[in-house]
Amino acid sequence: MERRPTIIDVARAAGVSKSTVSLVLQNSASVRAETRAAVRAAMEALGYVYNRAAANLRSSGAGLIGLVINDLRNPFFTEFAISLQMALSERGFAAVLANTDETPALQAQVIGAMIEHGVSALIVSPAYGGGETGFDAIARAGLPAMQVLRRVDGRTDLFPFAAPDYPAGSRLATEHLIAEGARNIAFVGGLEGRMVTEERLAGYRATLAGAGLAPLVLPGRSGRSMGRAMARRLAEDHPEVDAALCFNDQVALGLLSGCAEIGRPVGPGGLRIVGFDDIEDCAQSWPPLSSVRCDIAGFGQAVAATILAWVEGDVTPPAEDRPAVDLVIRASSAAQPSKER
Amino acid sequence: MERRPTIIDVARAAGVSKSTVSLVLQNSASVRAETRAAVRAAMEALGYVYNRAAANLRSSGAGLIGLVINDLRNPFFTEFAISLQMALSERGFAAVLANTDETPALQAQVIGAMIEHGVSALIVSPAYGGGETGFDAIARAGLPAMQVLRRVDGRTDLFPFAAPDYPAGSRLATEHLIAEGARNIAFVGGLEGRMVTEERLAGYRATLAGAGLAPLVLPGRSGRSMGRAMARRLAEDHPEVDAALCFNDQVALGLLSGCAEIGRPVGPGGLRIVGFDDIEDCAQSWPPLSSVRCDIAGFGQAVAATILAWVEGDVTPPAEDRPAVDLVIRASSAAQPSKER
DNA sequence: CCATGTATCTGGAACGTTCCAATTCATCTA
DNA sequence: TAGATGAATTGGAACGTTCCAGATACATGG
Repeated sequence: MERRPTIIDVARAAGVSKSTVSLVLQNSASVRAETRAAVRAAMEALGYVYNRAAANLRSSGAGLIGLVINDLRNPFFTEFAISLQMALSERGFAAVLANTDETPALQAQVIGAMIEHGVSALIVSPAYGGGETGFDAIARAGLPAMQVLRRVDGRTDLFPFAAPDYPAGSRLATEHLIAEGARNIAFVGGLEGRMVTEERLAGYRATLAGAGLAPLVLPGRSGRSMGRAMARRLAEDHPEVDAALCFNDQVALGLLSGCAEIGRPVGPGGLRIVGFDDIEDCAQSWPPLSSVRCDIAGFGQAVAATILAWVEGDVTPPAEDRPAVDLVIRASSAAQPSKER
Repeated sequence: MERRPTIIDVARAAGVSKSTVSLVLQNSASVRAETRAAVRAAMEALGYVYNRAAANLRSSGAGLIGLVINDLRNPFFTEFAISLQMALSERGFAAVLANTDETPALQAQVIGAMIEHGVSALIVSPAYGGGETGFDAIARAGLPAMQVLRRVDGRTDLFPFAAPDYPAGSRLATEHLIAEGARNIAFVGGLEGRMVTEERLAGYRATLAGAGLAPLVLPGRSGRSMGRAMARRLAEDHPEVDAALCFNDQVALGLLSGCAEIGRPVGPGGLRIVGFDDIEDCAQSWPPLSSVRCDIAGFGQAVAATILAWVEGDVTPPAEDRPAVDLVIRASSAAQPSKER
C-alpha cells in the first residue's frame, strides 16, 4: 500500500505551491477561480485525502468531542447519545463514544484515551462509585467538560452539570396519581443514595407529605426484571398499594409485564403505574404507559449546542442547568389520556 | 489557557534529551530505571499529556476505529455497537461512532469525516438506499473496512461482509413452530427487497415448502407500533393463522402487546409468536418471547477481533462470514421452554 | 514614469512526535 | 593497553499541515 498523496503532491501536479493548495483547502477568497479549479482537479486525480491530524498539530482544534456514557444499553442514555452525536455531526464535529458499564476505572481509562486522541471537549454521564474517575485527568489537560444526567464530581465550576428537572417530574407524577384518586402510592426502583434516585424521590416525598399521605419506598436495581419481580412482591406484601411511581421506564415496563404475569389489572380500577423518562416503548406497551417526559432528544441537542458554544465561542455554561419536564398521561394511570404531542 | 507542555519541556525539566523522553513514553527497555523515574516524575510535575496526533504524523496508526450504524435506536444494533466498542477499548483502540438514521447521504458524510479524522479502519452497518454511500471514499483512502449485518456494496473483496446466519435462524424457528403443531404460520414485518428480509424469509419459505405448508408474508416497517397494529389485522383478516414468525423482536414485542390489547392469548393454545435477534427484553416480556438468538454481543467482539487482526496483523478477513445462530424457546411459542444459558 | 495599491501566489518556519545514526562512557577481551 | 563490545543517551531529519511575511505582476493615480 503506497503512501497517501499530500498537499505537496497536489501542488506539484497542479503547478502551484503547497501554500496555495492549503488556501484552497480553507476556501480562501484570495485564490483565483481557475487556480482553485486546477487544484481541485489535481486533488481529484490523485485521490487526495485531507490529513486533519497534521493540520491540528499546527493550529489546534480537532473537531472531536468525547462522549462517555455509563450505560448505553439503557434506551434513555442511548437516545441521549444519539441525538447529541447527530447534532454534533451537523456542525461538522465527530463524536468518540464509549460505554463505561458503570465502572469508574473503565471510565478513567477511556477518558484518558480520549484526551490522548485530542478531543476538544468531553461530555460525561459519569459512573457511580469511588476511585479514579478521570475527571482529574480532564482538569490536568484543561479541557472543557460537562457532567450530564448525573452529578458525581463536586467541581461544578470546572465541570458544569446539566440534567432534566427530576424533582419537578416526580412532583407532577405524584400529583397526578393523587388527583386520580390513588391513596397508597409506592415508589419503585432506584438505588438509594444516588443523586438521581434522591431527586426523583424528593418530589414524590414532598407531594405526599403535602397531601398527608405516607410514602412507601421500594428501592432496587432498576431493570426490567426487577420491575417484573416487584409485581408479585407488591401484590403479596403491600396489597393496599393502588399506584406505583417507578424510578424509570424499564422498571415500569417490567412491572407492567409482571402484572400481566400474575393477572393483576393495570390502570384505573387496578394498579396505576407511572414511569420516568418516557422512552419510545411507553407508547407501544399494553396498556400504554404514563411517564414523565424528559425530552431526552431535545436535551441531547441542547447539550451539543452548549458544549460547542464553550469550545468555539468560549461561552462557559452555568454551573447547573435543569430543563423542564412534563407528564404524559396514558392508560396505565388514567382513563383520560393526555393528548400526544 | 497556556500551552500544554511537550516532551521538550519534560526533557528540560528532567535534564535529558527529548529522545530519551520519547523512549520512556514507548517503554523502551534501553533506558535506565532511574532515568525513567526522573522522566516520569517530570511528566507528573508538569502535567504532561501525550499528543497522539503528533505521534501519528510520523508513524501512522491512529488507534481510532470508525463505527457507522444505520439505526442505533434499535437495541440490536446498540448492543452490537457497544460490545464492539468495549472490545476495541480493551485493546487500546477508541471508537468513533455515528448513527446514520438510514440515510445514505448522512452515511457518506460521516464516513468522510471519519477518514479525515484519521481512523485506521471502518466498520459499517450500511443504510439502504441509493446515491453516494461513502464506500467509494473508503476505497480511495485505501482503508480496511467491513460491512456488517447488511450487505449493500457488492465489492466484498474490498469490504468483507459478516452477519449472523439469518436463513438458518428462520429455518430453526419455522421447524420449531411446525413441531409445536402450528399449521398456518405467518411471517410478519421486514421491508421487502432488502437482503436481511429476504434472508430471514428464505429459511421460512424453504421450511414451509418442505412441510407442504403455505406461506403468508405480511411485510412492513419493523417497529413496535407495526407489530401492535398487526395483532388486530391478523385477527380480522387471517383468523386461521396460529403462529407468527416476526422479522425482529421489536415487531414481536409489539405483536405481543397488540394481542394483550385485543385480548388474544399468546402461546400454546393461542397465537404462537417467535421473534428474531433475542434482545434483552425478550426474557422480560409477558409471556416471555421465543426468539432466534444471534449472540450479537459475541458477534460484536468477533468483528472487533477481525478488524484489529486486519489493521494490526494485515490478515484480510474472508469475503463472507456467517456465524451460527440458535433458537431460544420461551412461553410465547411452547409450553416447554428451552433452558436459558 | 514613479509611487502606490491590489490581487495572487510563495518560501520557510513552526507544531510535537518518532526514528535513525551517531556519540559517549564504562567494561570486557586478547 | 589497544581495541572491541555494549548499554544509555542524543541530535537532527522527517511527518503533513498552517500561517506569516514577503514576492510578483499588473493596474491605477499623480
